[in-house]
Amino acid sequence: MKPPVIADVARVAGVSVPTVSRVLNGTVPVSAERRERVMAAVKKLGFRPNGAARSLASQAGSMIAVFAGNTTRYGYAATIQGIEEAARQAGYMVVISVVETADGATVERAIDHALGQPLAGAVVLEFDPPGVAALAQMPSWLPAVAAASGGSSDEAISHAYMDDRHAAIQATRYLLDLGHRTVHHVAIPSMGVESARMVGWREALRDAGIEPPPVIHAGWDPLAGYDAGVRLARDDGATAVLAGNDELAIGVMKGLVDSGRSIPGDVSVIGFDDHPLSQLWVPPLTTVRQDFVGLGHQVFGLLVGRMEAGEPRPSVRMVPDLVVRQSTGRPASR
Amino acid sequence: MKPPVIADVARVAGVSVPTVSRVLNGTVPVSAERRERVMAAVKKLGFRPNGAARSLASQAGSMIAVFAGNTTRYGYAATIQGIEEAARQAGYMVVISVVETADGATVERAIDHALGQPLAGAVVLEFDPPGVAALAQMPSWLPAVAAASGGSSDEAISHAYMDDRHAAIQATRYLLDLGHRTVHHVAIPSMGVESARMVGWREALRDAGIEPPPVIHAGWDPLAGYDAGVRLARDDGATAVLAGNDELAIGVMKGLVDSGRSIPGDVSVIGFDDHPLSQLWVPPLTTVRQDFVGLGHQVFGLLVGRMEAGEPRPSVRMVPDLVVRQSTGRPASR
DNA sequence: TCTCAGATGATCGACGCTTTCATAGCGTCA
DNA sequence: TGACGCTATGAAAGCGTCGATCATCTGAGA
Repeated sequence: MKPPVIADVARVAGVSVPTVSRVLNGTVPVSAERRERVMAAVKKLGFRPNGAARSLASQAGSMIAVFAGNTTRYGYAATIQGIEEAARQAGYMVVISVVETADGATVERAIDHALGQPLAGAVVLEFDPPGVAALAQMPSWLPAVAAASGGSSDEAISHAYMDDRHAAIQATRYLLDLGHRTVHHVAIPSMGVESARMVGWREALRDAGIEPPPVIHAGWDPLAGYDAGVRLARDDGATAVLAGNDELAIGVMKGLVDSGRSIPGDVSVIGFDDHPLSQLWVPPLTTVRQDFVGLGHQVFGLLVGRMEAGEPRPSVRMVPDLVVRQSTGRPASR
Repeated sequence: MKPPVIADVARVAGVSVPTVSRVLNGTVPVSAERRERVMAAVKKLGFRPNGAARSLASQAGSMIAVFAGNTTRYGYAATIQGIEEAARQAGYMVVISVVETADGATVERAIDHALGQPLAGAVVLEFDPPGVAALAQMPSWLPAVAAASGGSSDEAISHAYMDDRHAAIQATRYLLDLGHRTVHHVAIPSMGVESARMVGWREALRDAGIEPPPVIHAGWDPLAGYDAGVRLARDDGATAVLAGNDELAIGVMKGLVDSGRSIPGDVSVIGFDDHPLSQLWVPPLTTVRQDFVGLGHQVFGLLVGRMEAGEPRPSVRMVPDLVVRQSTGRPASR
C-alpha cells in the first residue's frame, strides 16, 4: 500500500538503482535494452520519484511560491493563473501563500512557512500592502521577482508591471477631452504610498491645470464603491469618476443611479481591470483592460531568468489599454 | 550564504542534533536550560528546518494538493481560499494543480506532477468534468477528499458538498409559487452526467406536473448567457429563468433587456452562487447563496480526518439558501 | 596477442532531518 | 547499599535520490 521506490524499480528491472536514476534523468547514456526494461518496470509499478528525496539530494527546489494578499479578487486570481500556466509548462508546481495583512508577524509566518518547502523561487504579487511587506522581508538567497501594478517598491528585484500610471493618465485625459471640468477618483486601498492609478490621475489633472479634488478612499469591496457613489451624487459638479477598479466602478455606478443620477448622462465612470462582467453592465463599463494572465506569464519568465542567471533581469513593462464602452460621454451642457 | 542547517544550530547551542530536533518538534521533553539555548541559537542563525529533509525522514507530507479545473471563477477561487485558510491554520501549504481538461493524458500529467511533491493529502474540486476525471485517477494510497456541488461521483471518497439539487428545487418552486407557468434553465457545462442544479430544477417542475422545457446549454462565459437571454426573449411564454450561476444569469438578463424584455416585469431570473456583484446589478439578482469558503473549510476538515483516521469520514452536506432580491416577481397578468 | 580508449554498470557517500537504541545520571525501595 | 526504573541525552541508522568515483567489459589499433 506504500508508493514504490526506486529500489523496487531496480529490482523488477534487474538493474542497479543508479541505472534507474540515470534512465529517469537522462544525464548519462544507458543501453537501449536496459532503458527499455527500466521503463517497463516504472510503468508496471506506477513509480513516481519521491520529490522530497529528489530535492534533498539535488539541492534544487521544484516549486514556486506565490505570495499574495488575496486569491479571490479578479486581478489576483488571473495573475496567479498566468503564473501557474507558465510554471506548469516549465515543470514547476505552484504553492500559494496568502499573506493576510502587512503586519510583520503575519508576513514572517507566511514566509517562514513557505521557506520550509523545497522552493526554486518566489513570485510576490505586489498589489497591496501585504505584498510590499512580503517583498521587503524576502530572504536574499531565494530567487524572487515581483508582479506589480505601476512600478515596484524595491528596484533591486526585477518585476513585471502594469503601467497603471500611464493608463490612468490616458483615462483621465479621455474624460477631460470629452469636456468634463474635473475627474474624481475613488481609490482602492493604497500600497503604503500611493497607487500608480492615483498618481497618474493626479498628474493628468495637474497637467491640464486642474487642482485634483479630494480622493475618495474605498476598500476592495464593491459596497464601498456604492457608498462612494452615493457621496458623489451629492456633489453637483461631479460629472466624471475614475474608479480604482471595476468592482468599485460598478458599486459607484449603482450608488449614483440609486441617488437619481444617470450614466453616462449625468456622470461618466471609468473602471480598471476589464472584469469579465464589465461589458455586461448597464451601461457597459468603459475601463482599462489589464492582461493579468499575461502578467503572470511575464513574471514567471523573469523568475526563470533570475533562477538560471542569478542576475536580476531588467523589468518588464506592460501597457494596459483603454476600452471605451458606454459608461462615458460628454457632460450635460448647462 | 547558504541557509543554516540543524547541525549549525546544534553546534552553536552546544547540544546534539537530535536534541535540537526534539526541541523543535516538542515530541520528547528537553530540559528547560537546553531548550533555552537551542531556541536562542535558532533565532540567532535564523534557522528554518528543511521541508524536503523533514518529510523525507518523517515520511509525512507537508502539503495539500488542490486539483481544480480552474482557479479564476468565483466559486473555485472562493473554495480554494477556504481550503488555504484552513490548511494554513493547520500548518500545511497548499499547492495548486490545474487540470485543464478531462482528457486522460492531461489528468495523468497533473496528478503525476503533484505526486512528485511531499503530499499529505489532496482535495479535488469536483465541480466539472476535469474534477471528476481527476478524482477517478487519484491513487488509492493518497488520502483524498472531494468538494462537490450536489453529490459526488465516487461514493468511496468522502466529500463535502453543496446540496444544489435541493437548492434548485427551492428556487424553482419559488418561481412557480409566484405564478409562473414554467421555468427555463440555462445550464453551466455538465459534469459528465447532469448537474445537481439541473436535476433539482427538473424534479421541481415534474413534481408540479410540468414537463420541463428543453435545457439551454451555455458555457462558463457570461457571454454565453447573453446569447441564451437573446434566445429566450424570442419565446413569449418564457417568463422565468433559473441560470446555472450568477455570471450566466447576468448575461441572460443583459440578453433579455437588450431584446426588449424587462426584468422582473416580463421575465424573472434566478442565479446561483451569490457572486459579490450580484446584489449591485440592476435589478439586484435573486440567487442561491453558496458558502464556498465554508465548503473549503469543511472539506479540509474531512481531509484531516481522513489523514489521521485513515478511514473515510461520512460526507458533509451544506445547504445553500435562496436570497430573494429584485430580479424575480409575479408574471405579468395576461 | 596485447594494450588502451570508450562506454556502461555498480559502489559509495552525501543531502538534512527524524527516530530508534543505547547510555549516563539520578532517585527509589528493599 | 546495591539493584532497579525512570528520564534526559547522545550516537548511529536510516528516509529515497543523485552525483562522483570505481570497476568492468567491449572493440580497435599496433
